[in-house]
Amino acid sequence: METIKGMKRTRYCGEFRREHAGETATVFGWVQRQRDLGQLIFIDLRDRTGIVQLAFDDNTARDIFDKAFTIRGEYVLAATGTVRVRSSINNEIPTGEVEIAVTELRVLNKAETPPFEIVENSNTAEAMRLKYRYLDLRRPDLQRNLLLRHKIAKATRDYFDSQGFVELETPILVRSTPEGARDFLVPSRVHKGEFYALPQSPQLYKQLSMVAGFDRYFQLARCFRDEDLRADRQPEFTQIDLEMSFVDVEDVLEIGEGFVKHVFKEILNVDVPLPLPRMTYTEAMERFGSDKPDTRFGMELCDVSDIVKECGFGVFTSAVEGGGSVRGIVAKDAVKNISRKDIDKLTEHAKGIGAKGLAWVRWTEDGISSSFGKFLTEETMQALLAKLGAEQGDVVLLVADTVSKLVLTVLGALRLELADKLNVKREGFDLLWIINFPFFEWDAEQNTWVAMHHPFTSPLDECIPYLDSDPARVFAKAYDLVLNGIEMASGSIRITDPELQKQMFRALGLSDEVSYAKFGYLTDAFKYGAPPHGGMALGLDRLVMQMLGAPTLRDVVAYPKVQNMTELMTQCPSSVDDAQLGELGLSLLPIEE
RNA sequence: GGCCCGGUAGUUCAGCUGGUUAGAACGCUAGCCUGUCACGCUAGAGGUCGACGGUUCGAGCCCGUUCCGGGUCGCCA
Repeated sequence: METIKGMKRTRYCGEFRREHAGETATVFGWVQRQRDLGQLIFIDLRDRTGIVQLAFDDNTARDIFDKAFTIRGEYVLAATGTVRVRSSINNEIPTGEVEIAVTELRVLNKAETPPFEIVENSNTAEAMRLKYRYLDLRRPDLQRNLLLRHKIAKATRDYFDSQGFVELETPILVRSTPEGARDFLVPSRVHKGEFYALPQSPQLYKQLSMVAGFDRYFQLARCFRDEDLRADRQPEFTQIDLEMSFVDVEDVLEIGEGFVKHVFKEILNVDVPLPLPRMTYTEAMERFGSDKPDTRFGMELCDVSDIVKECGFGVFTSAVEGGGSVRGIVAKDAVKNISRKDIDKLTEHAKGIGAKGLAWVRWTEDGISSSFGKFLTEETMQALLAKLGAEQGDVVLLVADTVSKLVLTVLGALRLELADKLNVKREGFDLLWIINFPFFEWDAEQNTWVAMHHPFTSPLDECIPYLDSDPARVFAKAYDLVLNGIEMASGSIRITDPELQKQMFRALGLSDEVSYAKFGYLTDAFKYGAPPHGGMALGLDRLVMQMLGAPTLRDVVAYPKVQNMTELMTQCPSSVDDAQLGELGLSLLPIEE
């Protein structure tokens, strides 16, 4: 092994071009490949910018040539030499017109053969790549992803700074608030038996910062939720978190979409037309069966309750009579792609989400076949198909239930499933706001209304009279930003009226004592002059994922965790010894089987 | 916690109806090679078929359990 003493990099590997011919260059990097042609050796040297070719031939000093012969993949090299135009040009890479005729070569470190090849578009199983993440991250695709992530983070800071926002760091060790997601807990050594929690979001701190008069706050905030993972969900993630004083919904949306426009222009040179479309929650559910609709394709939901309420098919009639509805979607020109067998699969899928079943119509050249036609008159069937806008060649799926919300969500899920199956084109960036979320959600299990958001979310002004009398009629100053059918951001205007806040807690079944015990430090703060304020939080990881078109969050997070919440490289979580537990005043119960 | 998919050389995969010594490509090692750039040619090494148990004369293949990885539902106010 040799040192870099006396050597200084003149250029990164990927930067060499024809105009550099003649200069003396020093480069550092990893060996992508060594090609030994006998009297001629080439080494591709790689750093984060790309690859440059090192050349060794009969003009190379004997000892250097012999050293080049021993070089293997992923060795760490330093090389000095003269840049020259190649005698055979490689048009495949940016540096392909030149090479470095090496006059000094040092092996800064050797490397074992890596468990997989360091190449773009690796086929290697992700678990293997994650175990050796430091090798995986050498690959150009991940280097690019994380470089872009850095640029997005920088563009974020630039934008919010330009709009007068102040970045504040909020604590990572915070008070546990059992509402919402499960907390990660950290035991306290000094206060044995007590725990910190890791923040699910800096929510309360940013509101307190408004009381403190910072006026506009933002932070690239690490957040932690002890819940199961998904392709687009990690237990720790980064939020672009912001809060503004003296604002209403309009002001926050304006900043939010200004940010989106800025970052898409800066990073992708994509122009996002403003203002972004807005859709109420109610409309989104009625039309797309989702509060995060992908509006890049049609297949919208259609309410056919009126037509089938007296049709004679018990499933339909009882659903309508029970206060629910019958709705359907039409897959245009899909009979050739969707067989009876496929419908059976879709039915299973629908049942998995909670539907009792799936009614269907396939309108082929041979006529109409359906799962329920025998119960309907010809006229009713025709009226039904007309209302749906179905024609020959189409497949219709219908869902009925006494709970309309279920009908909507099931069809919303089927709509996406069908779009995948039919390869419906979904290109570009589909951005919109979903506004006016319901305030409360009926929890059937606990038989009570629960807050759909955190309890500091302000109701719409005109809904305040119904807070106690008719919770279903109360909508919130809450909004989501949706990108390509994914929830990108979520926010609200907060309550600053202490009386209204108390009313909210009561409406949620929290006594004054309980709510004060839990959130007293916030409500106390609000006694000392809380400005009207609101904000939002935008998922940085998801934003990067969408801007890159990455299939999973793991491709835009440097060191992600896998589905069982472990990290394959460091093997955490891990057990700790009894002494460490003892210091925290903890001992472990036997693990139940 | 439920459901679905996967696990065979270092890597990516093939392996027929259960039947001889489990194959290929890439990678690796060695030799040859003066313009390669996914260099080429020749030779070679490399396997507890995830693990355990069962069925069978015989299991990579069938059955059960389990571990690991992925997707999804629940969950994520």
